[in-house]
Amino acid sequence: MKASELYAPTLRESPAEAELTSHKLMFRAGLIRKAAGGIYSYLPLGWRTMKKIMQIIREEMDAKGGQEIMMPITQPAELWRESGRWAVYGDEMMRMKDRHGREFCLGPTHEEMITSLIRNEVRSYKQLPLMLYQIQNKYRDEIRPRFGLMRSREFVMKDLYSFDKDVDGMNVSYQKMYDAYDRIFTRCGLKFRPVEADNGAIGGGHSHEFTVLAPSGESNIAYCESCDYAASDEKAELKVIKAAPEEMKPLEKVETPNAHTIELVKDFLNVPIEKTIKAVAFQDDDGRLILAFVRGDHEVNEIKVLNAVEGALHLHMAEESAISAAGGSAGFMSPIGIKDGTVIVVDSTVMEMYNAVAGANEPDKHFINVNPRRDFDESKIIVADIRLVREGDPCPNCGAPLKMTRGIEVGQVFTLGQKYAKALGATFLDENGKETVFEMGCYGIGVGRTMAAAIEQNNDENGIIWNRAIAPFEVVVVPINAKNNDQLEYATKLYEELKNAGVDALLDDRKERAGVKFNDCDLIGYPIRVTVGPKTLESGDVEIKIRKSGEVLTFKREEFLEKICSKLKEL
RNA sequence: CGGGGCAUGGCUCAGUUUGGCAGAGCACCUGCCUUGGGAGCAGGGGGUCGCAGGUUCAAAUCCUGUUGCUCCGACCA
Repeated sequence: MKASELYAPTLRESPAEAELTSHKLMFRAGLIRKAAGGIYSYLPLGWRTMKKIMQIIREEMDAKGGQEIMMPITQPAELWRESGRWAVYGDEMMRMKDRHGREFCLGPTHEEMITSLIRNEVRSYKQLPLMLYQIQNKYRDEIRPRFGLMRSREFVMKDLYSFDKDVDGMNVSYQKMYDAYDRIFTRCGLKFRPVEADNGAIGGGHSHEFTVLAPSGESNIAYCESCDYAASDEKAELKVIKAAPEEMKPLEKVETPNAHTIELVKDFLNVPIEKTIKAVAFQDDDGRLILAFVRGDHEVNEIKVLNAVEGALHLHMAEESAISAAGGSAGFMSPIGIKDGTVIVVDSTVMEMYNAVAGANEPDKHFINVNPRRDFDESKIIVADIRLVREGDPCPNCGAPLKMTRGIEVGQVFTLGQKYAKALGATFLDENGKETVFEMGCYGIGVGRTMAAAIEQNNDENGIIWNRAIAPFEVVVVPINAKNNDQLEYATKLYEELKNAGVDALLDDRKERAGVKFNDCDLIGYPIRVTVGPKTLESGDVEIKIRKSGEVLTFKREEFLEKICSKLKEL
């Protein structure tokens, strides 16, 4: 490919709306262009990288027995009604109607589609296990698309679905995918970590998110340096902290004027924050009031609360009116004396506190000497781990202090169990001729997000630094002055030798000044640049520059091919 | 959804307060010159100032409405 014919519009400046480094660089290097909020076109360079990532994914999926298929983007509403998700998915689903008024959506995911695809075809355990995957556009009407390809509304995703005859089989499939993901992201040159994740409303089974470590990432990860534990903050388990036992003093109600925050309460009563109990009020979609209690210095993990409460699908902050209707008072709540019918979730650590301070369910009053074991009616409360992890909390595995970091979730593997197969009536006959529901798993990778994450992790002030495996081109050959025929000829020769050796090379034959070309090369981030100028022409040597390290190397003409190829392997 | 901000040539923005010829830099085209890190000179093309109404002799500028984008918060791959 000649750069003079390549459509790669680079920019000196980036549009005002791009804030993330990767977004700016993708824009400036001519990888993508925006069509609408969260919707992008991929230009040749960007698409080349996308294709390379997809190829790596394909190879690893196929190696594990995956078979590629293609399913429709447009999906009929009936399918989603069958699984119950037409209503559940909410505003995030892009919906539309055809001319007859029939309802469709643009697929946000394909569990329903694939389950319906196989349910009438796969009839016997002999056809299992089965792993089918596709790489395709998906649609989610994000509340707030941002960061370019990181959080977009239309995005390319690989998703594989596994079908097994039993849980053991499903776990084998899960492990295969886990291993494949490990290989995929390693091959892409990413620094990542598989972290234990919450599998949300789907429940049961296990789930890991493959997270690229980057400070700009949107997810918080707790990890342990002494063992290999890593979990998203939503998931990270926490052990009960037992306070030193004390003699239980009598419960007492005291005046705490205007002390509606924990800070004010602890100062007013002059108690350590570890001896206070904090309340956070939620409501679910049915309007049920859900009160969550944690120790004053802890934060509530909303996901854990959601998982602890049976039947709740979403939580939002409670309305003031709902709190007073339950006999509570915002800022002064406790499980003691709240009306029945209120869902009360108490963090396990709270149950181990002695003589603590909690709200008295009336304005400007708190209880002191609250002893949850004695004062809470345990038949009416849910006790669970509902606190949010923070740096320094003990690792649930080995007890060492946990570290926190941020990451970009590029893939997720999880077991679905029978949820969708059951809802859609997908069954087969097992060895005993018994009708059995499939055990499923699903495994996604955000392709565009992976590209963005790679850039986010590998760049400098001059531009992108691609890993060789996913670079749009591996090597660029630059004649400094393309109007000089000797240089152009020499460069073309080197370029052709590289091509013939199977190297993905680009010839920058543009009639631009050297500075312009060099800056473009750095911005786009080709791993190796071969520079052809008067110096090399005279010496007959070949000069290369490594993008990542900036080092300039000179090779003898006859050994340059071999040297470049071995250099490439290191990149 | 709540709260801010923005919308002027391909990009970054000035001009709006106080109404009076639509501007700059970069990019683009032509020519000269130049070619080891975004050169220089000369000439040139391109904008119904987001859209729709209104006020006015006159609107990018003032008023009303509307759409899009964007940032912060509550949500998610």
